[in-house]
Amino acid sequence: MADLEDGSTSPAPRKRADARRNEKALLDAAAAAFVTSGVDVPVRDIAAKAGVGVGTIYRHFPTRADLIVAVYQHQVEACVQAGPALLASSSTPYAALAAWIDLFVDFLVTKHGLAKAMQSGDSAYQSLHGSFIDRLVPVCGQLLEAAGAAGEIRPGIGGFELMFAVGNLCSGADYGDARYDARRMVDLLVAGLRAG
Amino acid sequence: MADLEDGSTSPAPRKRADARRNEKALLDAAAAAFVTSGVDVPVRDIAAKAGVGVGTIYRHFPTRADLIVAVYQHQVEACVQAGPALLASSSTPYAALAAWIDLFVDFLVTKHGLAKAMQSGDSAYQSLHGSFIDRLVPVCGQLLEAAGAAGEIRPGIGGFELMFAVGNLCSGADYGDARYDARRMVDLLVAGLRAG
DNA sequence: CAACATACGGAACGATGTTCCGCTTATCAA
DNA sequence: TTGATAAGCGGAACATCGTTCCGTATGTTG
Repeated sequence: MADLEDGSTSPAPRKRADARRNEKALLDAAAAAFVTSGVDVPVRDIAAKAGVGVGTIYRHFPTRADLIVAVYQHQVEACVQAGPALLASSSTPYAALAAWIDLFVDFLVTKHGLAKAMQSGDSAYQSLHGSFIDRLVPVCGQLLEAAGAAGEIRPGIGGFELMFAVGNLCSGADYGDARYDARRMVDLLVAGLRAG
Repeated sequence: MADLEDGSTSPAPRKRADARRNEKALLDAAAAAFVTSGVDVPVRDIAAKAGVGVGTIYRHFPTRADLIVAVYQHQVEACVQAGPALLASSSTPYAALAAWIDLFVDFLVTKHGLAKAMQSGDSAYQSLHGSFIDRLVPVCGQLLEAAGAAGEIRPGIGGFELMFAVGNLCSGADYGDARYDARRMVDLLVAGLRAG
């Protein structure tokens, strides 16, 4: 919420230049490391890649979740905004819901281990829920509600559990077992949503 | 396959008495520890509870998966045998499939962390696949095939991916979030299986 | 009972997360 | 420009956990 650099009401104490530089370096290094080694990449590796000490990571991003949130912030935001857009442009609310879930699956399957982290329930990933889940759930809920109002789906399914389920289905998709296609299983789930 | 104590063809060298005693103690301790702390309980804790050294665990159960397999062997076997039984006693193959999946969910949700381990893909859990997955997949496949032959479900879904998906849906059920009911999501998935 | 192989215990090692503190350096007022 | 101050930094140090290894203890057998 706060922490934006507008010096409106708060004292807005600008951070030191090297601190900002390191934060940026950390973000870049983490983004690269996440791609190559997944979001569970050892802290030391990220620190080394960024050319800083491990202490510096913990100062800027107290938990791993904080770092993940910072790295993927923009993509989550894009997903959030795609919700209403799809609802407006699709032929039916159910179609919009299906398309949006597809977008979410796109996001998840390209970030190795992210889905797992999101469902882990580990208290260390609290801020992940705060910034990702809690942000996306309302969007999903809105799509769900619209489809429900149109009589296209069975009632009683909430945004949280649908997102959670989709996340779970994508959790095991990282291990390259050709017999498992996360997207197809998500399709099955979404098909099951239909009233009939 | 082998390792049964019939001295038929193999030399059948009986194990030392203390070795058998320790194996039993380990199994009991692990079963108890799995219930209270999940299947990820530290090796040292199990060793301590069984009153043995850590080396003894690794001698009897080289990987954690071996221990898990040994502890849950019977329950998996019961699940395997329930497949044909349900197929014979249910009104339709689809009903049998749904009931069997329900049984499988029962098994998973009561073993904290087991579902996660099963989907982890970690090579350390190789023997879990060998003894659990590979055992259950054919049963699931048989039910799937029967329902398919009866025209009750859409084609193209394999036993492995259905089981894997169900396992995934149950993976995140351990964290007591009241908003997520794994069984309901599995129901949704199974409903999505219907041809329409 | 003695000799031997089996099995045991737990110290030791490596990987990883996390904390802590002495040192460095950016910032700013004089 | 320069000196004081505090924000920020690096990485050693500690804790946890999985895994290995080997000297020792003990069941088994002749």
